[in-house]
Amino acid sequence: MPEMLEEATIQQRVHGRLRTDIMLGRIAPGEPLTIRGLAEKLGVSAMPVREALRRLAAEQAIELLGNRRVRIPIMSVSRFEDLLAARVTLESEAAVRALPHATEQTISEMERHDAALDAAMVRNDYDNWLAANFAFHRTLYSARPDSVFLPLIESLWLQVGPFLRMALENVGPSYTVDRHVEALQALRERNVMALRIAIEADLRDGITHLGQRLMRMDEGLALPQKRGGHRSRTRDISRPPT
Amino acid sequence: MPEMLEEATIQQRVHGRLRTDIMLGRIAPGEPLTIRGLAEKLGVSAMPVREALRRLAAEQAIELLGNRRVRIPIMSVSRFEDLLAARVTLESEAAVRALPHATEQTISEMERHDAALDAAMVRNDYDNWLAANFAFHRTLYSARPDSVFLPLIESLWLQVGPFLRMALENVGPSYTVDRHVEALQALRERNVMALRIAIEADLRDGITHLGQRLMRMDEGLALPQKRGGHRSRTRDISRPPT
DNA sequence: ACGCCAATAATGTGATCACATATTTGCAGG
DNA sequence: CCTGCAAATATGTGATCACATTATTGGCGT
Repeated sequence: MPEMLEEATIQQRVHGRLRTDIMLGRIAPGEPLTIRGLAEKLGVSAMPVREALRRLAAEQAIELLGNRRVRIPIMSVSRFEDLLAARVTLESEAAVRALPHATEQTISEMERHDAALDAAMVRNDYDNWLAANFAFHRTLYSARPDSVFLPLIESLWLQVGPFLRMALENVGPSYTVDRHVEALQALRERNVMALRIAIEADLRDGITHLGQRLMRMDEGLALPQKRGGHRSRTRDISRPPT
Repeated sequence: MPEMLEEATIQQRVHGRLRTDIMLGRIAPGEPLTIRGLAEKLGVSAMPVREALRRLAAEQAIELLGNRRVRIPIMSVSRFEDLLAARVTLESEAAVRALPHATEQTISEMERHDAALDAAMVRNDYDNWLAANFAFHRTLYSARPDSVFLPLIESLWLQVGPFLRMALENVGPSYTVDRHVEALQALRERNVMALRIAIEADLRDGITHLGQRLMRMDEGLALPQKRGGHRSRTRDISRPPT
């Protein structure tokens, strides 16, 4: 299940590519994105990029400032708390509603993702760690067909993705207990309350400390905006190595 | 607060226009929407319509079938239940989180919307009834700044809008107790639990019977798909009067 | 008359161009 | 060496065109 290549339309490919890039935090917050720049980088025309960006904006993944810039939204503490609250609210409900539809196949697929997650963790491979984590949750929520929850949840993932990546890179994952095995156990036992608790704990565990530790980082939680004196022609330092 | 005209870009105007049309159910489910058709109807070029449609698709307001058609999604019973559950989950939480930020001005504005709602109800003016109802809720949730809940909630409104309209036109509003006054009362008393209960009751009250009564309507809950023999050149009966 | 099949029309996608405007650069003045 | 202003560049928006694909129409064979 690599990148699910060979999509129908170019715009879908571009959108999918940018979408996973954002969700996995491969694009740093504040990094300037331009239509023509992305078009050249991806080797396509400007038109598909245009529509992909607009679609991503509708998904709250990017923010198109009125002036002439489009960027990944800046994370603030209050926004972070809102996102966490929305995730807990939405995902625990989605999990509970998906429980009756979870088959053995669902559970085994979740176990595979959990194994991939653990494997990525020991390698400090944040890219695959995040991907496996999202896949784990998505597999559960997708068990219920015709889900209206999933698009909303993925919108939240798009918003926390860049932040999670920065958090992982700066403080590293700090899991003590594995909530995923608790969730899997609850699934097997068809225990609604235990599942809800496990999902909520999973979301809060991996994030709360990160949030608290990150509150002490610079306010912006984004790349330097290159403001100040217009004498920044020395070099476009996209990101200081440390 | 009419249509908030005079937006900056054409695409924003088109998007806003179609968005309210859908949310208020002015566009019947299943009605075929084409880029060029809408462009001509709105007196604009095809480009803004294209982007507006793609944006609406990202908001789950419309569904672009792979073939060559774009339509308002068909409502099914399970989808309806999911939408209601998502609304209850998300909106009650958003209400509680907005409560500390609700000022006197917030409450008075909500009262104005509630009055407009009542006025529209006696006139059987479903258009303004729905608009006032959404405005009532939006005013509350917007009290908390930087809300990540509101876009998700509005996405749900876009999905239930067409259905609510059909429901209202077919069975009429069936409110017995006014949950809005209960919500306002809870707001004034800063009673978190009472507010949550009032919001949840408000959502369920106005909808559940409608849903049950509508389950007996034709499965599709949409316009006839004009399928069957290709000999439909007689007339395009957009909607039988009864 | 009905159903299948080719011909025609319509639609979405992508590309390129023009234009208004914001941003960046270049240069002078303090 | 820094600051402010004008030229130059870059960018988003919108429009138009070409093309592949799909839906619709008209006619033919049973």
